[in-house]
Amino acid sequence: MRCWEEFHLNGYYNTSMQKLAAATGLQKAGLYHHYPTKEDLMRRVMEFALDQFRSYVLAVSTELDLPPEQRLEKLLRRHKKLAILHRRGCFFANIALETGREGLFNEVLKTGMMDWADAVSKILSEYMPAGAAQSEALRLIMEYEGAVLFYKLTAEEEHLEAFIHRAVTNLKRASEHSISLKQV
Amino acid sequence: MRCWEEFHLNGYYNTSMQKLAAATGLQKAGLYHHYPTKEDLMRRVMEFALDQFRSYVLAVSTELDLPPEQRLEKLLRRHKKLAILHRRGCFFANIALETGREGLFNEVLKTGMMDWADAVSKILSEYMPAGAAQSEALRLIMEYEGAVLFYKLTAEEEHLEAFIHRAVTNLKRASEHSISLKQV
DNA sequence: AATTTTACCGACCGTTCGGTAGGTAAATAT
DNA sequence: ATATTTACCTACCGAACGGTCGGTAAAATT
Repeated sequence: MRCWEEFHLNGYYNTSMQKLAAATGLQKAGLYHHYPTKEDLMRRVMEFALDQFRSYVLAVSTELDLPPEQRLEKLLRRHKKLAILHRRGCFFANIALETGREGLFNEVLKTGMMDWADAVSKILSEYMPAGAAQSEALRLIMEYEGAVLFYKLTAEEEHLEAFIHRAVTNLKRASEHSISLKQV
Repeated sequence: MRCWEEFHLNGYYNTSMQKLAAATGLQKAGLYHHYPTKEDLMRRVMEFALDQFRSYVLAVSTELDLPPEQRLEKLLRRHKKLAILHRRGCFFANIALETGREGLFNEVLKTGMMDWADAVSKILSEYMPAGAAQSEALRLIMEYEGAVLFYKLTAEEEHLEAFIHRAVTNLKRASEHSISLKQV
């Protein structure tokens, strides 16, 4: 959906229905034929974004033919590709911080974040207990979101690249540790 | 400044000059007497916020009577206090993600973030080499900003509290490691 | 073939936006 | 005591906002 790109580029409040209409090739009234309000349209856009996110990024976590380290790296790298596209960062984080206090879209946003955490946790859990994998996944996502923030501020991809490297290295260390445990 | 609170609560685009005027007890034209444009006013507000941030949060890093672990914890806890006030999160991160692409205020925001990293780095450097301290400080801030994002989404302070615990624990571990090195 | 529904348009609604013009009363400078 | 500046007001501007209206042409239903 073209509306997604528009919201992603300019945020919720700084995107008018006129802009959205122009982006879709419709007139404003045409847009209102499909969606009753701007808020409602945004909700649909977010569900669309969530679907895209699931099928393009999170789906990597179930590619069981790859070893966990490579799966994690592939997943993160896909997310990075989205983030550096037009230097937009993470759609969910952007909207979350912009509309965070009123919590207009918090439910969908929470779902997206938790799905993300689950996907990463699934990968990690091959090398560590479920509980540890879950909290480590959450921690990784936090660190990643911070890295995206720095990337948006400085335009240096290095922040993202360094994060991916840290994450994968950590997982490799955990892998060695889990193997050595099994050998005992 | 009351304008700060208003921008912090509602973001840049969702805060009108009318709201700002009402918040300060002035009329809109009265505001325009002091600041030529909304963007200019925001810039002043951000400098004010930066000053506050430096003197209330970052200043903790120079309280040399406290051991590094306690200094770090005190600094982070002060930041947390700001974040949970009205559940607003981190002012700089909010504005950065909202206005990130145009980069309207990126210079000030970058300054704030880098000052922050320097303050944390200063604390860490007592237990590790300068280079390591710097990158670990950056990493900590990234993780913290992500924790704030989750806090804003879920309203669970636990995300922030867990982060502080992780950070302080890590530092203690680094401290023991540095002591054991000195003993060799 | 007649009817209904769908998708869309141009024009317009009241409101709010960022910003300005002109005036006034108090403080300050001379 | 007079002149000037400062701080602030009411009233207003054109543009843009989110959203609605009546209408139309094509598609789908009957």
